[in-house]
Amino acid sequence: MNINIDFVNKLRISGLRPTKQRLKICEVLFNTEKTFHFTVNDLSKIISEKLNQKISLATIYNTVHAFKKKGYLKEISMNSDKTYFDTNTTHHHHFFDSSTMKLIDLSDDQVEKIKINKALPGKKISSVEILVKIENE
Amino acid sequence: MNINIDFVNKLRISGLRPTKQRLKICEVLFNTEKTFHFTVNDLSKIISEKLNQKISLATIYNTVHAFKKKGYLKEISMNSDKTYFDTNTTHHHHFFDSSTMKLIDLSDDQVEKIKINKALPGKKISSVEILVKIENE
DNA sequence: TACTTTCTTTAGAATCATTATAAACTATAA
DNA sequence: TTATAGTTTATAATGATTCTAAAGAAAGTA
Ligand SMILES: [Mn+2]
Ligand SMILES: [Mn+2]
Ligand SMILES: [Zn+2]
Ligand SMILES: [Zn+2]
Repeated sequence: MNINIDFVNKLRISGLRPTKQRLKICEVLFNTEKTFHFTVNDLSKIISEKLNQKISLATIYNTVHAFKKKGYLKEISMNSDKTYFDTNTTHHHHFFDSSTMKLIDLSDDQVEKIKINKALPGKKISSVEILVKIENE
Repeated sequence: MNINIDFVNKLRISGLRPTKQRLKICEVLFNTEKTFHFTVNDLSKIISEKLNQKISLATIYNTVHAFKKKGYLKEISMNSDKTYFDTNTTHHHHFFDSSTMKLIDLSDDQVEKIKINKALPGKKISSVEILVKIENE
């Protein structure tokens, strides 16, 4: 199949060998219509329970971190004990639903330009992210 | 001293017994001109190293969480392995300096009104916080 | 193809922050 | 003073993440 060739290329270009573990993880993460948010535990469960495959947890961690380093994943800034990753690597913001513990994208153009009236000498801004916490009405 | 009486009252009002451990922690956290950010580890070190006092780590955790619950501390939404607390409990935003791993307040009035053009049915917003990551120029 | 090198995966151990346990201690009220 | 509920503490347990080191697989070379 073609999908796989794409992933093989993607990995090769990144200097990562296209192992079957990495290809499987690519399929789960990137062979979808929509982007999504996940924890390492989520990903591990999808692989073992839904796909009945066995990839060691160490490899899942290694791969997720490698993909993050290459810019194929983003780690999301929030607290709630859990660490979330995002397959949407464009600049965007988030809702965090405290009721469901789920993240929801808030695209950059759904937020009016953020203007910050405070400068810190010798420092430059590397990112500006909004976290909107929501709960049931 | 008067300071202590204030803290005794503060604790009593909150339904927390004014133990010497809690009073000591109050002094460290609230008997300062400026508000500040800290980790449990920071607080623990201030108590043991600067003040040469011995309060068990469990008590420090218990107290910090009790104070948070009472609204005397805020836990800050960010990732960076560390969990930060804030003695500034007013609504405000943060800079996070990746070079120093320190948080810097960004007051609400230093940010122009954030307008979000996305509503989620059945949900209400409980907070909106901005995290501005900065680094050396 | 055969051989070599480098990278990758893996099980299991180690780490580290945080939380739980349960016994000793202490503030408070009767 | 005594009883009660709340608090502190040492210590163990937990759970997410990282480390280790050996076995396995991909890539490069001839
Ligand atoms: Mn990480
Ligand atoms: Mn906490
Ligand atoms: Zn997202
Ligand atoms: Zn702050």
